[in-house]
Amino acid sequence: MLSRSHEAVASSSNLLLSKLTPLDYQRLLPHLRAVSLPAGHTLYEAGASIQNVYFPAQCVVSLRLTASAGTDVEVAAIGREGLVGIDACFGGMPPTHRAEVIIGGKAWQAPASLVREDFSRGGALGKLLLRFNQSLHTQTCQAALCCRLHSVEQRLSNLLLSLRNRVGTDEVSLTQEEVAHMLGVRRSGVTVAAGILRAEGLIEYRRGSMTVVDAARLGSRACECYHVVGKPIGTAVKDLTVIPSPHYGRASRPRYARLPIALSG
Amino acid sequence: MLSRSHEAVASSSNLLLSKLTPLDYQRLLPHLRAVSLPAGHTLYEAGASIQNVYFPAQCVVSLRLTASAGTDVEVAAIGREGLVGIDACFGGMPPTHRAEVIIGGKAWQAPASLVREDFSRGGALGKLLLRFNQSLHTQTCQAALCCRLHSVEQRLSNLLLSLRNRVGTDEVSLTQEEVAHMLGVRRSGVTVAAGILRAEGLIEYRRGSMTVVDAARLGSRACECYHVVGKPIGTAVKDLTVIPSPHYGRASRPRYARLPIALSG
DNA sequence: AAGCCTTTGTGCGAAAGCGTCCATTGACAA
DNA sequence: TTGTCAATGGACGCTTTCGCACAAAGGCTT
Repeated sequence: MLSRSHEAVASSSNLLLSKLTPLDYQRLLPHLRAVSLPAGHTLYEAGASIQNVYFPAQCVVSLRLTASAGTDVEVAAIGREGLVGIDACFGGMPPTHRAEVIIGGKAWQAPASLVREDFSRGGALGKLLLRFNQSLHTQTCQAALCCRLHSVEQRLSNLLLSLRNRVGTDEVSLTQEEVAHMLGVRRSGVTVAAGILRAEGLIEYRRGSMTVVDAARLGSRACECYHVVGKPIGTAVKDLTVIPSPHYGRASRPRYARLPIALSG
Repeated sequence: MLSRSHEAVASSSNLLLSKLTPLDYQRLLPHLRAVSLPAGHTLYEAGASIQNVYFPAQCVVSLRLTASAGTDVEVAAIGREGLVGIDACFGGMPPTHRAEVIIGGKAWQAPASLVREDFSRGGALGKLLLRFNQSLHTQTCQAALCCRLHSVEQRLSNLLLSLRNRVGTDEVSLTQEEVAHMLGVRRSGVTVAAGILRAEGLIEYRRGSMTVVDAARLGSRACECYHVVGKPIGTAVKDLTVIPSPHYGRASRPRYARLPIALSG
C-alpha cells in the first residue's frame, strides 16, 4: 500500500517528476522505489546496459569517462533537476560513460524498461525527457570547453557552487581526492586551489567536507561555465519543496561496501 | 521534376538518408535541396533557432562553443554519417553551440520543421535520429576527455584521421590556423605538432591543405579518442557509394563571402 | 590512551602550452 | 615579373599543471 504521502514526496523531491502530467505520474508512481544511494556507488558502468533509472532527490550523480591512462573526467552531473540513465529511454547502444554517486542521498528508482515504454508512447513525458536530454548535452559541451580553457581554481569554484545548488545545502561531503577525480586533475592541485579560496574566505573545509561560505563572491571566481549551466539548474530547482531531514550526511561516509538501501516498496 | 538520379544520389551520399525506410525516404525526398556549402559558412548560430537541417554528402561540419575569452572549442564534428541540426528535431531550446562548415562540399538541405514533424510521428526515423543523437553525445563526452588529457600532437592526429574518414580523401583543405581553432590551441602549437608528424613521414602538408600519408602509423600516434569515435565512423561510412567528382576542393578556398549555392530544386 | 590509516599540506624539477613577436615563404593578382 | 598578403616557421620568457615524494595532521578503532 503506497500512501498518499509517498506520492507527495516523490513528485516534490525531483524536478522531472514534479513536471509530469498527472496521468504520466500516476502511471509511473506504483513502480517508483525509494532508495538511499551511498556516495561512491556506481549506478551503471560504461558499456553496460542500463537496468534501472534514478530520479535523484537529494543525491548528486556524476557521469564520467575514464581515459586509458586511468584518469577520470566528469562530463556531466545530475541532481534533483534530472534523471540518471536517460540513454536507456531512447533505446540505442549502452552509454560510453559511467554513472557514479558523488553525494549520497535518496532517489527514486524505476525500471528502465518502463520509462522506455513510456517514452515511446510519445506525449508530454517524451518531450520532457528530450528536453532534459538536451540540457545534459549542453552540460557536456560546456564541460569540454571548461576542461580545455579554465584553471583548476575556476573549475573548483564552479563545481562547489553547482553541487551546492543541487543538494540545497552549503556543505558537501567530498574529499579533495574525489574532487580531483571529478575535475581530472591532481589531488594536490585541488589542495592548492582550495587553500587560496579558503584564505579569501570564500569557502571553508575540513576532512571529507567542503562548505561554500560566500556564494556570490565564489560565483565571480567561477568560470562562465557555471553561469551557463550550474546556476540555471540552481534556480530551476528552487521551487521544489524541500524535504525535511534527508539521509544526507550520514550516507556519505563509509563509501566502500554500501549498496542502495530500499526505504519502501 | 526530381529525377531518379537525384534520388539515388541523395540516399547513397549520406549514411542517415541511406538508412531510412523507403516510406520515410519518399516523404523526405521532395523537400531535399542539394546545396554546396563553402568552408567557413555558419549553418546556425549559438542561441538561434534552427531553420534548416543538413545531411552532409562530402562536407564536414564542426559544432563549436566559443568561450568568453574568444577561444573556440570543437565539441563534435559531423560528416556523411549524420545530420546537422538534430536539436531542432526534438523541439526544446536552441542549442548553445554553433555549426560551422570546415570542409566545404555538397549537402542535402531540408526544412527543420519537416524533420521535426517526421520525428514526432515516431517510428523508424525517430529511432534513427535518437541513435545518431546518442553518437553525437558520445563524441562530445570524448571531446571533453580529450581536451583535458591529450597532447596537441595526439589531438591533431585524431583530427586529421577523423576528417579523412569522413570526406573519404587523404587530403583535407585546412590551414593550420583553422586547425588551431578546432583544437582550441595556438596556431604555432599546431605548426610544431604538424612539423613533427611530417618529419616522421606520417603526414604531408602545404599551404591550406594537409594530407594523411600513413594512416596506420598516424593512428598509433592519435589518442584513444580516435579509436572510440573517429574510426567507427570511418568504417560505418565505408559502405556508402562514393559519389564521383564532388564540388570538393573548389568550394573550399575563398571562405568569406560565399553563401550556400543551390544545385537543384 | 595509543595506534593506524586516511586526508591534507608542501616542495621540488619537468613538461606542455601560452602570448607575443618577427622572419620566411608560397600563391595569387596586378 | 613583381608586389602583396596570407600562411607557415621559429624564438623568447612565462604560467599552469604534472608527477612524484614526503611530512603533518585529523579522526576512527582498539
